[in-house]
Amino acid sequence: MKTNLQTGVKEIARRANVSIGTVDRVLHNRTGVSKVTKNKILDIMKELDYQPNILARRLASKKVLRFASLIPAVSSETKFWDAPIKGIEMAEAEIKQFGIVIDKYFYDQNDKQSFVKQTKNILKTEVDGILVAPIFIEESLAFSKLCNLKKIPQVLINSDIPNETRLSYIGPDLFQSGHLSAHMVNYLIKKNDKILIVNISKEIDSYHHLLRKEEGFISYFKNHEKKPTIIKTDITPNTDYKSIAAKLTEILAENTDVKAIFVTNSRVFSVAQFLEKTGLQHIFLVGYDFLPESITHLKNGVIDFLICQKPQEQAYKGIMALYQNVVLSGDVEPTYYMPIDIITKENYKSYRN
Amino acid sequence: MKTNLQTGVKEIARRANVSIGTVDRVLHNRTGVSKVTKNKILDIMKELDYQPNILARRLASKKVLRFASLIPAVSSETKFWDAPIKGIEMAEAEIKQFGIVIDKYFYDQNDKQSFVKQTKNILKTEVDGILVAPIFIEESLAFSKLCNLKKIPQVLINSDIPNETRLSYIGPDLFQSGHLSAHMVNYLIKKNDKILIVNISKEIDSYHHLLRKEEGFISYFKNHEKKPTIIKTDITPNTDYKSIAAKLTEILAENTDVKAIFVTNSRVFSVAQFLEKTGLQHIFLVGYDFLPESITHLKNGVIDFLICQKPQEQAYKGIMALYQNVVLSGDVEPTYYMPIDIITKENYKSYRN
DNA sequence: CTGAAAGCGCTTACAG
DNA sequence: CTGAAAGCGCTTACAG
Repeated sequence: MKTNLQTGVKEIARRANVSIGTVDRVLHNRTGVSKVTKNKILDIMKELDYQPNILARRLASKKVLRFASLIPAVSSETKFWDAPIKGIEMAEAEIKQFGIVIDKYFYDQNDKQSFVKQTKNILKTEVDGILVAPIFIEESLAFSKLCNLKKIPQVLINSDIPNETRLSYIGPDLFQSGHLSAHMVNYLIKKNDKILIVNISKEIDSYHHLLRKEEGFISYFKNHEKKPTIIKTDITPNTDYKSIAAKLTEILAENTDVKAIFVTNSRVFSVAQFLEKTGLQHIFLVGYDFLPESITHLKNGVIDFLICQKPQEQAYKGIMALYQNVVLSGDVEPTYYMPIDIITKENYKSYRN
Repeated sequence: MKTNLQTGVKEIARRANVSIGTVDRVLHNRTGVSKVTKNKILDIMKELDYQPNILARRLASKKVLRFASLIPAVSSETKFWDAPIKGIEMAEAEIKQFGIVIDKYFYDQNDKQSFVKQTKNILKTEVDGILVAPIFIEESLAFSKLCNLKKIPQVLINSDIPNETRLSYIGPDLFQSGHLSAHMVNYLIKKNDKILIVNISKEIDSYHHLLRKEEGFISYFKNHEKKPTIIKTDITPNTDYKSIAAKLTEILAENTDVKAIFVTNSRVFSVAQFLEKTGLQHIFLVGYDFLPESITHLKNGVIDFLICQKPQEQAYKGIMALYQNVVLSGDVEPTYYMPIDIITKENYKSYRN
């Protein structure tokens, strides 16, 4: 702490024979300093390996920094987005003493327009960094471009957008997570068994997300010794329990020999509900996310494995990445794949989202 | 940030009709303030819900805070303790701007006396918080008592000490992790299969640690439908490859029908090495920790599952818990069980220690 | 028992 | 283009 005894702005000012005000100007790359003075100061800073004292900076600065978060609202359909909110709030509690405020925006994940509307609302405000879960590719890309023009750093969570100049992506490697799911299913099935893949989603847009997992899953069994038969069904756009039950009834009637089901998202709890009600618990079931409804079915054995990637931590890390970049001017990993966690009956108790 | 405009020491002083120096005295519970004044100030602080500004406090304070860490040194035997060091360093980088310094002490995990010696060295210094991995129960308890007398908060990682007045334990629930291991082995074996448990340790003292996992493992198969036969072997005190190979050769000659081996610590890589050399890769193998040697064997299929509990994060969280308690005067969970991670061929790439 | 002043390392007007 | 001063919310001697 008191290491910068001889290395603060004061010392730089002394050596450069200028006032600390001038040092501050070059420190923040402001105008109104002669080339000569500027270079002299820059040289001294380099020589001293000057590291600004963040405490002093934030204490002295009047300016509060504003981050915005934009994620889907928690819906009756799934409480998945509860976890990211918690992560954001945790990060906020930690960095608010640095004068950072986080404005939380939400959109309806079944309504593109609500997303667009919120991006506009955000850009109306003064904002120094944005955390976003980009469900809609096109719209997210457009938003991202606007942010880049305004030089606002963005961190993406949950799913990535290709070809993006975002500051960082923090979330799953979707393909790899499908691969792992297949690996777990592999422990459950025998040779030549039949596997059913189930995609459940209202919006066709969130599909690429699920399809990527599906690809990973299928690729695992390419040329695999167990040679399972893999069939799939898409349940869309109606995703209430009734619609799901109807579709599953139909497909399982045609395929009475299905031994395992892989659900590509958190709606695995609906499938579990169905299997339980219809007495089909013997079918192995693997799906996603740590939701209470799913845990119940993990406990009673209807669900065998849940794959989860700490949504709370994704959001927490996302905000902290912004903090790292904006406040500390530090480097941030452009892509941070979250570990792919396997949750079973035996370890769910100590799982931390 | 600028929320405490009307809520700082200044405002308290104004309301109480005293100087800020006096406010500071009661804030830090120092002597030299009359009961009456003290209570008046206390009341006002409560009324204002006063939250000290940590930035200002650390900036103004001359005192640097010292934390000490005491963990086993990395040995040629296992590089396990590399990860905690990294965690400590990460935390250090994050909090050094708050004027915190971490002194790192190491001991030989095969030598009690080296542990005792280091605890003495630590207590010779001015220290405001201690992180310790307590391998030796007795000695750790004694150390802990001394710390309590000196009112130095201690955080334990890796393994807990029963009946302890530590600030917090951050690490595995050993029994539960043994349970999960059994659960994973269960996916690999058939009815009536034979399972071998292997404990490898030089020091009998680190045994309680391994035995707890063993208990969890065995308890899983109590009254289990698969009714496996479980045998065990302890390899101690010599734990070089030769001794391990000799012992395994012996026991596998007597038990040619062993279908799965559970190794209770990171030495699983030695067992893997043995199985590979002797062409016994078909025996399923489950063990602990994310070491490079083990990952190699995970990749080539000799090891089926590794159980790991983020040693780096344990240490990181341990330091941050001290920071939370000492710097921010915040609450800390007395027991924080780390999630029990399952590592396979398919997800090791994204695993974060 | 209490107060007034200096200072931590910065930023922010304001003056020239 | 540059400097001098005030201030952020605390802590730390020092004086009384």
